[in-house]
Amino acid sequence: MAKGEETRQFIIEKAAPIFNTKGIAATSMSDIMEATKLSKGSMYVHFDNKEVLACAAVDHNMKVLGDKLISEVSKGKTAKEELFTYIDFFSNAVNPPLTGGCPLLNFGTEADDTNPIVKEKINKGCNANQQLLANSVNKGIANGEFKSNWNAEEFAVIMFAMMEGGHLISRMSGNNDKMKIIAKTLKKIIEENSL
Amino acid sequence: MAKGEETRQFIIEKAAPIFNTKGIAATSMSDIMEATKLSKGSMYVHFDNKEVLACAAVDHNMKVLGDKLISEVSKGKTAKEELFTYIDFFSNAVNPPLTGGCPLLNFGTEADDTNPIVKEKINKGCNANQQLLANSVNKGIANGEFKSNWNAEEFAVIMFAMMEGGHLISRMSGNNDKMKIIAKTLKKIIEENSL
DNA sequence: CAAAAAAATGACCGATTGGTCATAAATTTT
DNA sequence: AAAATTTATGACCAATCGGTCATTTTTTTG
Repeated sequence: MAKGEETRQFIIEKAAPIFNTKGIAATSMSDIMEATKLSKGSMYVHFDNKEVLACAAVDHNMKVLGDKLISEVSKGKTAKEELFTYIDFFSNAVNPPLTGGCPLLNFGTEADDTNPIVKEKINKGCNANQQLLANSVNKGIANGEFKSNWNAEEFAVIMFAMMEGGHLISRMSGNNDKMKIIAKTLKKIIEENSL
Repeated sequence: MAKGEETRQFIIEKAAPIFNTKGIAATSMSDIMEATKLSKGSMYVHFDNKEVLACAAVDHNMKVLGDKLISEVSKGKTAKEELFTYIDFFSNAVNPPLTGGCPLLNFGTEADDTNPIVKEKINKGCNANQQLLANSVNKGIANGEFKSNWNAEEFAVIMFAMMEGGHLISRMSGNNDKMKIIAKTLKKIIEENSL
């Protein structure tokens, strides 16, 4: 079943950025048909309904972004480099690494009170991000880079929150000025906890 | 024109929480008709189209929340109390002061790449919040509560970002655990800058 | 290279969308 | 109280929505 899975992936890849920019509710199957140049019937061969396609698109957006992120972060030789890379990776909210901006923010706020399945996907995504950050901090503590009394989990929470909040601010204003302040502040905190 | 303006306000009040929970795209005029028990024609007497109603609802949500917030914050006798009240006001994201959660987050992420008018409204709202916080800090600096070298504008950015990010995290997880960490961290920062 | 299975097509479906408008009811104005 | 104006009604509209399905085309299997 090579062909089938191939077009299924093709549809997801074309649909993902549309869902991430327009939102699930505002994206129509016709939008996906236009983007893929496929017929309506063909879409429904691979997806039972719009909701299933939307979920696949949410997953895809998170995976693409997550893979990119981890690929960058893992280049860091030190824990400090890892954290700095995370910050830099998301520092350009006006031209974000993923078309449409942060999927956690986009789908999270939409799913919120209406779509528990997507909501839980985003919740997992938030936790994964925080875990990634906490791991870097703990790694740095273990190898003597960071102060041993630094609370990794708490820092992960505030850093993730600040980045997401900064993302919102910068996308609304259309410039990265405020995001730069956030990046600077976070890097300062990291420095202060370095040995 | 008493009657006309009365029902116009009535429609906005009923529509506002629906738009804030479901989003603009996912809210239909039928939803508003059901909530107001008014006929379709009547809606269009007071609003040219759905977009105008949605904008009015966005404005209303921001105003209601802003008024509540300022009402609470202004009770504070000291600058520190003002900042603490701001934190407490938004600390329960699971049961937020406004039905549907933070309108800046909700409408901001939806409007983002699709609705420049709403986007600018939200941008103004973000700036107003940061200004409110910066004013409290500057007030505290002026009256000797806070260290004079504390950067009010920068703190306002990171505090606002953290609160919004925390709001997202808590709403996704369904509990306020992470928000409590954020509240605690912010209060600690404020304490550290107190004299 | 057939036969079987899977994938692609596009016309078609009922439901719902945002929006209009003639008419009627209610309110203001005179 | 009569006239003029505003507000409310609900049937109606074209367009679009998500989704189905018989048919054809393509791919896979034997």
